[in-house]
Amino acid sequence: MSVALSGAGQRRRGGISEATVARLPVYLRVLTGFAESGVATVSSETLAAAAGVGPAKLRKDLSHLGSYGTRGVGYDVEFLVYQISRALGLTQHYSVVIVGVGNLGHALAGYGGFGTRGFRVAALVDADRARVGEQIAGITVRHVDELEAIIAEHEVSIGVIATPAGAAQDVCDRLVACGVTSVLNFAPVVLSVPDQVDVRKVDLSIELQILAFHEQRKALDPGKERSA
Amino acid sequence: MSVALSGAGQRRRGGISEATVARLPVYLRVLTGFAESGVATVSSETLAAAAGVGPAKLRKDLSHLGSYGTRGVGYDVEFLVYQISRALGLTQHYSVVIVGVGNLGHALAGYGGFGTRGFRVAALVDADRARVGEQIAGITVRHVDELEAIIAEHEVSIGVIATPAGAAQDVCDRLVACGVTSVLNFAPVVLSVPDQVDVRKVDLSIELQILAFHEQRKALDPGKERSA
DNA sequence: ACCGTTTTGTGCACACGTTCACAAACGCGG
DNA sequence: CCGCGTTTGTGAACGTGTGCACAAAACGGT
Ligand SMILES: NC(=O)c1ccc[n+]([C@@H]2O[C@H](COP(=O)([O-])OP(=O)(O)OC[C@H]3O[C@@H](n4cnc5c(N)ncnc54)[C@H](O)[C@@H]3O)[C@@H](O)[C@H]2O)c1
Ligand SMILES: NC(=O)c1ccc[n+]([C@@H]2O[C@H](COP(=O)([O-])OP(=O)(O)OC[C@H]3O[C@@H](n4cnc5c(N)ncnc54)[C@H](O)[C@@H]3O)[C@@H](O)[C@H]2O)c1
Repeated sequence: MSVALSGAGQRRRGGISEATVARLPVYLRVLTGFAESGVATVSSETLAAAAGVGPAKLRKDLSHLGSYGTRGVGYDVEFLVYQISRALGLTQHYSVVIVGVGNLGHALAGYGGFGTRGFRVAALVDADRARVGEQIAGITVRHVDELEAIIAEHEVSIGVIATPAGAAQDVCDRLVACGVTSVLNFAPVVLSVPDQVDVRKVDLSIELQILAFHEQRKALDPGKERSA
Repeated sequence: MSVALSGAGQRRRGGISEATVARLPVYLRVLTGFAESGVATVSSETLAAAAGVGPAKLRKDLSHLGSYGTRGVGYDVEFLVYQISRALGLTQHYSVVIVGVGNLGHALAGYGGFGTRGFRVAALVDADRARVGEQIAGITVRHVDELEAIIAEHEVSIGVIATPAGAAQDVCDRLVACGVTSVLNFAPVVLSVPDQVDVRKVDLSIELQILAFHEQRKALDPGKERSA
């Protein structure tokens, strides 16, 4: 082992690179699948193939959170699930509030994938009073005026914005003012927030445009292709 | 200009880096907003601020698609909109098929943001015969058995997968077999495709887990924070 | 107890992306 | 026509991420 010498590799405790953090959830999902199939150990090669990355990258990623895994054998599936969960902070539970219960917010509220990993939809809020009171997946829609009270009551730490673009920055400001430090934004706008707040965006339109670019490139140069 | 000398920077024509391509749609959206407000020219500083990036990065990104922009003045908004559109391949039109019209697929079908940028939802398909025939945003849901015929008929080049995870790889294989070379996947699985096919994934669960990681990090180390 | 096989963990080199800093270009006013 | 402030485009330094290749470690069979 020999942790505290030289200092090469990662910086300090918790110094996992952003690229690695983005892949850990993929490993976690694949590992959970293996665990449910009764697989006890996996090699980096098998796990990497299932996760769609190279074996070396996978090993380096995992090495950043400790030296689990046994040489000549592989990784213990259950143990690795636990370690990745811990590294990602999934041993704690997070309350989520979804703001904007339109087409998208409705789908999100009904999505089962939330609860499976320690995320609990604490509340749904909307500005449209016609929607207030509606029950979705067992949760009652409340009015956005109550946002501040709801956040305090449920200790919400993550806000999901599914309002029209015009309302997104306003909603975001209010979330931040209430102490929310993580925001997942579905509205097609660039949110501005204080440094300490993390924003991640999901933008369907951008994804399509990126695909369009490659589509065009493939059409123009129909010969030299190797990497995807 | 002097294009063909040395070879430093990008490789060949159309050699725009992946990171740049991912940002171009953001610039495009911001520029469109400026254009609608009647702004004629923007400086890199203004545009960068609105897009949430640094001015230098923005200029380098734009320089990859030509030397538009006038020193001492800035960029002509309308011209830049056209150039970015062209670089992304948005001067052509793309037909999209959405496979899986459940909660999420329903929201996607009703989403207005598709048509605004040259993407047309050519068809909705689902495996559930109870849903077939339903009208969503003027489009009739058809059965997935007709997928091959629909793709050929509409010259679909982009497939959107919004089925449960278990069906995603099957659907993807069928899309690819029909000649679809771009896939946008919402199901939480790693799709395997031939090299020439591009897959982009949108995974809500992963986004939340990344936020959870940073949330945890902020809770543990409540002092040294600078970048967001 | 030892050897051969398997697989991890990582040093190293390289490619890619970001940021800084500045010279070259442009418009304008005098 | 010239000089001055402004803003682009880009070379160069830096940081981050990726992939190779291999030594160290564990296991099992003899
Ligand atoms: N529907 C999709 O598939 C899709 C896909 C990608 C992105 N988006 C984006 O997601 C956002 C929502 O899309 P949608 O289709 O659900 O729109 P929608 O119009 O169906 O729903 C928006 C909801 O937000 C509510 N709302 C408006 N202002 C509000 C406020 N200040 N506070 C709280 N709630 C407010 C409205 O009452 C409405 O119920 C949009 O920004 C859209 O661009 C949607
Ligand atoms: N709902 C969300 O907010 C959300 C968020 C993130 C990710 N997702 C993912 O998106 C996918 C869809 O989610 P959903 O909530 O809409 O699920 P859903 O169960 O509501 O809808 C799935 C639809 O796909 C159809 N389907 C099943 N097999 C099919 C096949 N072989 N061919 C064509 N259609 C088929 C079903 O009939 C159903 O209508 C899931 O993989 C889910 O994990 C959903």
